[in-house]
Amino acid sequence: MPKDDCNTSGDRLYQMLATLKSHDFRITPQRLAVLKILAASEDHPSVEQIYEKVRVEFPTTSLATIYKIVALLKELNELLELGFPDESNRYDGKKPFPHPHVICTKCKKIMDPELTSFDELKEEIARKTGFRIIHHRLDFFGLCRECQKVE
Amino acid sequence: MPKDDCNTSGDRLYQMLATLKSHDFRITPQRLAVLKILAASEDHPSVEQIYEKVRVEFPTTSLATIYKIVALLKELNELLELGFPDESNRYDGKKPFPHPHVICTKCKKIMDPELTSFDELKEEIARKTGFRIIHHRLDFFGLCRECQKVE
DNA sequence: TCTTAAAGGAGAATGGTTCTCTATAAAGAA
DNA sequence: TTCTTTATAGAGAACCATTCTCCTTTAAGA
Ligand SMILES: [Mn+2]
Ligand SMILES: [Mn+2]
Ligand SMILES: [Zn+2]
Ligand SMILES: [Zn+2]
Repeated sequence: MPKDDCNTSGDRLYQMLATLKSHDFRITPQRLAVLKILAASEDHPSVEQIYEKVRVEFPTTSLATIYKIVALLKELNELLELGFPDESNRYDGKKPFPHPHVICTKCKKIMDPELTSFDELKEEIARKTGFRIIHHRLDFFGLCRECQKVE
Repeated sequence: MPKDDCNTSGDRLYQMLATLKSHDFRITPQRLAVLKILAASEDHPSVEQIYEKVRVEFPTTSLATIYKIVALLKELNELLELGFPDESNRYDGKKPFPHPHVICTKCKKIMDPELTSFDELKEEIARKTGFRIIHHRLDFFGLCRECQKVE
């Protein structure tokens, strides 16, 4: 199975928990809540959005705690961060490795497109620049189907 | 001539001046200095770097002025902005349209690679997602040749 | 020159993120 | 189950690249 196939959210939750445990990090209610949200999110939520969802179950949770958990998961390579200079960062807990994104500039939706012709591009880059490529970032900005309808 | 061929810095300076004039923006010494720097820059300078260069000739220049000029050129599509969430934005005045970049994570050098297999990728995206793609951002992060040598 | 609105200079404000410090509680030991 | 240790949570201050505000200066046409 290719690694970018959509796993069930249960698989991802289990994987993230296993990684935390194997590094002797404690499983706190706040961490578990964030993990569940990330493992189940079809969109690419922001820290603020994760925060609001966690507060439904744990109203006293601090925003700093969410930031800390997100930083930890990022460090453990269990979370992909999409940083944006003008707005909040967005996170992908289902596919924690670099992959292309399609971003609607109007409704801010972020999707994972299926692409076949990307691998040869990566090879061409390494060959022509002499760089040792560590990771990449590929974003297409535009209007999603829904936002094209509204004038 | 394809639009991404490297023009001389004189061509770019003339083009940027023409755009400013055609929109009735005034040609001030500060604007001219920034334009010259952008038209001549082989790297992708930050606002701070542009600021330092301008201050050699005009020591009283304000940082806010550089930000304003950069914003204006961006608005006129004469400057490409590469925003980064953790560090300063970088600018390309020679190729003011979206194009791939190769970024050294150690020395922060940013280069323009030559790529042939990128056009089919763009077509595949539009076809498969239904998005109307307006622009894109493609960055490869890694170590440049020089930074690979140092351990 | 003269006029006037655009542009520059200086510093405050912004806001997402990070840091700091104290209180709390997870997890292993007894 | 209770105890102990120390990682983690909570709260708010600090950070800092960028933007904004307000006043002064000046480019450019008359
Ligand atoms: Mn994704
Ligand atoms: Mn470039
Ligand atoms: Zn949309
Ligand atoms: Zn380098």
